[in-house]
Amino acid sequence: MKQSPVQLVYDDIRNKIIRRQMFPGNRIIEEDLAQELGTSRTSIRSALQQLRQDGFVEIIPNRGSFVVQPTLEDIIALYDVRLTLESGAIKAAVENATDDTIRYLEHNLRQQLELDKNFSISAYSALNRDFHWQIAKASLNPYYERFLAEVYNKVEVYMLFYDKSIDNSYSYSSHKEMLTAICERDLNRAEAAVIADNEKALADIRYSFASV
Amino acid sequence: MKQSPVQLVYDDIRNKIIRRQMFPGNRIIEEDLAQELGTSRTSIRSALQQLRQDGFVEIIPNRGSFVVQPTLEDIIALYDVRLTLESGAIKAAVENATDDTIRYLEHNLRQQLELDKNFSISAYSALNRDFHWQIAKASLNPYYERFLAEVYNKVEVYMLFYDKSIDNSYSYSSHKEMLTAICERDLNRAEAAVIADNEKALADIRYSFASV
DNA sequence: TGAAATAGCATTGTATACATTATTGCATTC
DNA sequence: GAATGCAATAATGTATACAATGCTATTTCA
Repeated sequence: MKQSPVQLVYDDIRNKIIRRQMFPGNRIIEEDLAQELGTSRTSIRSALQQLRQDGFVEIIPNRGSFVVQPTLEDIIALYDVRLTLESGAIKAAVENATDDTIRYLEHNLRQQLELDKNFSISAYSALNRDFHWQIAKASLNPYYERFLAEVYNKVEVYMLFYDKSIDNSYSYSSHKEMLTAICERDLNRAEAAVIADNEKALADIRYSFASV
Repeated sequence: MKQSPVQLVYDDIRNKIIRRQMFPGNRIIEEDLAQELGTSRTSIRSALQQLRQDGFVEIIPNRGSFVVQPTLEDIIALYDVRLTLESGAIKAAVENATDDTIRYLEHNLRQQLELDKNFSISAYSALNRDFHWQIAKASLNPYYERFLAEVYNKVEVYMLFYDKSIDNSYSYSSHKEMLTAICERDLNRAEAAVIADNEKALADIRYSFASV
């Protein structure tokens, strides 16, 4: 099963951003990419629109497409929305989480502990992302999923840019607390854990930004 | 200043939906629309992508584009997210609202009262929408604006479909309460008003749905 | 008669060609 | 010498042409 050209372009750009082959602010020239990937500009443009929706690029009419370059202001705004959305999502997850979800989250947490032994930032980051993502899905509400996806993506690009391995600071305890709250169907405890997690993350970012 | 073809297409489809010339579930055939509007399919497809992002249409790959047709389940999920987002937005608004914003909201409320005399559903609906929209903007957080826009649009399409003039049931009192809370910079009071407003709206929808 | 295969058609996906817009650099003028 | 206007170029926006896909109706075989 071979993927469509636009999917190929989408993956290519996304990977380049995540692997730091493209940087925030970089302009994406349609014709060049089309040549490189052996597709037409039509597919490039279509992929760029999706990448915009998912928070990876910004398109300025008649000017061009650029890898998003969130400012500290943006990140603060994003974390505000992220806290809001995660609070809502975890409430829904507390009500709707199935045994499967819980097992999955437990598995994820065990892996996070394993990482203590031979630490890898990218591996930890993937687990962290996956944990949050799974909770969004457990809400059984597609809109939490979609909106949080955009928020996570934008934040991730910012992280890569500042490369301070922020957000990789241990959030194990707050994650564990979130899982416990879900298991015990405790709304308040779940929300408190989300708040703690977000406050820690944002504090780390502010600190990291101040030290640049 | 003449608008671009894709903007023309966007407006055309949006208007047709809102004026009930197109209905939820209706398929949109690119070639037909291109003929009708005297543009190319390229512009149609571009507009359709934006309409999807804004919550008006659904695109199924290789199958076609359709006017969104939210189910009751969707609406319940949407109102969950709406409550979450509006709570976050009004907290930010309480902190950031300027005198201009407050004056604008007061003006809007006065107009809502005026409407008592000669009532018009569409006029009231516009005011209602505008009030909520203004609060989203007052958050000074572009992500609240964007996400709420999609939620409002989808809900609006649903309303038009069921045509029960729901959500037009008086929300004046909760709106007034929201404004007061913003003026007094009272976070808890603001959030309570938002909760009341959403609960009333959702209750009306459930009632209306039951009576179909 | 019914179900599966197939051929034709309608529609979407992709590529190429043309039009418009923005930017850059140079020349001209004050 | 600096600023403004213009021309050339490079990139994006739009239209058209071609390819692939999915749907439907008809035919064929059990």
